[in-house]
Amino acid sequence: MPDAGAGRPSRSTRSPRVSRPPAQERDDPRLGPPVPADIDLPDPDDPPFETRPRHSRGDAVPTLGNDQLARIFYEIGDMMELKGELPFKAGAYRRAADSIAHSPTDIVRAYREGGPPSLVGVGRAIDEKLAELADTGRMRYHERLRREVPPSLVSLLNVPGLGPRTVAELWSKLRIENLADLAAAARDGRLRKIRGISERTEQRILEGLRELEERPPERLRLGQASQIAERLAAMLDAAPDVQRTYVAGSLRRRRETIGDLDLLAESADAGSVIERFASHPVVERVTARGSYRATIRLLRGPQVDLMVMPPGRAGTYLVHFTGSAAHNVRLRELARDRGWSLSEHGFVRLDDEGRPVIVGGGGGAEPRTFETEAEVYDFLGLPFIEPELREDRGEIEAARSGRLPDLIDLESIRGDCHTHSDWSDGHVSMERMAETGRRRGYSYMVLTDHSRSLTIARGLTPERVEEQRPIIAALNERFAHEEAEGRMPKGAHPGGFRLLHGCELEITVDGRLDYPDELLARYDVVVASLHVGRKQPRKQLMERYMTALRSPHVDILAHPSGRKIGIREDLDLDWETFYRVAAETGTLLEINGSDERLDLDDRRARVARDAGCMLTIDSDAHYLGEFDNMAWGVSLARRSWIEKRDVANALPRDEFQRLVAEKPHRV
DNA sequence: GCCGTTTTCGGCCCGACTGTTTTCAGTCG
Repeated sequence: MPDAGAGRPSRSTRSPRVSRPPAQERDDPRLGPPVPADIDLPDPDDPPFETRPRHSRGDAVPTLGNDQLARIFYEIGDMMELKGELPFKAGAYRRAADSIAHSPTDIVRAYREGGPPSLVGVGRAIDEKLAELADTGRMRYHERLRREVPPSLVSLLNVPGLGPRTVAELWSKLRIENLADLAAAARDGRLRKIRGISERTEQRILEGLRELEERPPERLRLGQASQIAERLAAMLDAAPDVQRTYVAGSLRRRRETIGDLDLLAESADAGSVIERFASHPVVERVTARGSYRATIRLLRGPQVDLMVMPPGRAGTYLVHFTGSAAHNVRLRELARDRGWSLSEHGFVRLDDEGRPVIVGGGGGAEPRTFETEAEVYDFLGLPFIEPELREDRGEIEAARSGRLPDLIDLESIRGDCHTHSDWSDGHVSMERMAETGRRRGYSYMVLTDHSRSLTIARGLTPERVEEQRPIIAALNERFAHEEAEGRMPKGAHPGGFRLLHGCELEITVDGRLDYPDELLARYDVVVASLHVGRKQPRKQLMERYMTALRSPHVDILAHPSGRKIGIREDLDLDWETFYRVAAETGTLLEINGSDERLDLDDRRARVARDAGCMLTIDSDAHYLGEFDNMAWGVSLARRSWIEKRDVANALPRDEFQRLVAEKPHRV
């Protein structure tokens, strides 16, 4: 490439633009804040590392999970930026961290076994650092950085409005190392000594600190986020000058938790839409406000970004505000390869020097716009990519090579395999539960009240289980009768509906199944799960799960990780073994659609499927409203690249029952 | 630091908004 040329705007003189997602925006919310106070790092004064051959690793070397590895690399990215290193280097560490966080393989284990996975964004330098972490549980480079840059400095990046440049400045000029220092300096009026910080900015920093303390960034569950977004969208839609409102962002991608909401409104009068939005009584604070976009904070609610777009050109806007940052970067690179610059406003033609081609005398480049997203992807030479896939986890490559998955959808679900009635801890009678499932168009539903030992959920004694049978039989008789007479309720499946008798079988603390085999054998479907003794060591937990997986009577293993989002951590399991045995025995693994569980999560569901497991997607409904959980479960499955053929309850009733009946022959 | 149907060097995505500034840097999404 020849000299860049005099007239060309040199890229190197432009301000560095490396995205630094705040911790709560990073792809895995469980990664937590960037200050890993809880990472068990050795004292820097420790004796130098021993280097031992890979195979001789003992238990003394801590085993780091992918999440912990990723946290280390995110922190390196932050620290490098604070040190003022080349922005692209910091970006490279973050990209590697993203790759690590989403890798389906246990990276440390793979390194120790001598077969490190090939990860996008991991080249020689980072590969060596991963090897060192796998071998020794430590990384000298990271430890050196932590000596050079106080780790607490990273926490300052969480203060709204403070970025790496300012934080570095505060550190070098005022020796501010942590939030307490910052607060003290702001109160004393010392911050305004820094160039670019006025008294007003100082006040804003104090406000930011107060807010951080009083209301730490909280992520919403899907159900909560969805409700708020729909209400706001309806409010916007009600205005005559708004043609249509779209919900975009991570909610449209159906991430498991949502940080802020992104709304798009189609209107020819952006000014008045923004004006109404920003002055609405539900708005606590307007963070930013322009001629056609605004960022506000809702009263007791999340941050909301609204963008108003001209009618008839939603395509690039929707693409821009739906894809993850990484997905969008890939699309813009693709566009650039084809001689176009892509932004939310559309495509702008680039000349040979990479400058936008100015068309007409207006002085601006008129972008090429599209009405739909499909046209945008088509313009880039790609088939339509479903929102749930837009995370840069291989979907671009799959799209280019025509290997995008044919994702499962809600309409394909034929039955719900995990529901509760008021016989145990549900709140609705068996009849109403069944009737609701029937009217939703299912052809079957499994009633799975809890087993006896789970007394907190009013688990059923074998006697109570027997009492359920005639009630279920009578219901099915009525359904059959009505079907024969053609008296089906609105929405019912034309092939008829049956309530199947199941249970949610507790795997007890001492590793037994909660009912005797003779009783289990009489159920249509047995769903096993574990609610107690969650803190047991991995070996014991695995033994309990193995008992269930190898039982000829257990058909489905429910919410395998046992997590509750933001409340309870995952069980400590050997997942590889778990998937292998589930696949061998033909035990179905559940994607639990409750938005506080979403378990298996999107990474695990994909790995499980790839390991040969068949899945179910269930609502775990305890109330009528919770039948809607099925939609969350399905979107999780879609994020996991799951297809219809991977999902047992997308099978017609007879095939599903045949599949379940095969289990005893496989163990 | 990574990466390559513009390969081993020279690039690396795009724009809005804010604040303090007289033309732009920093932050954010």
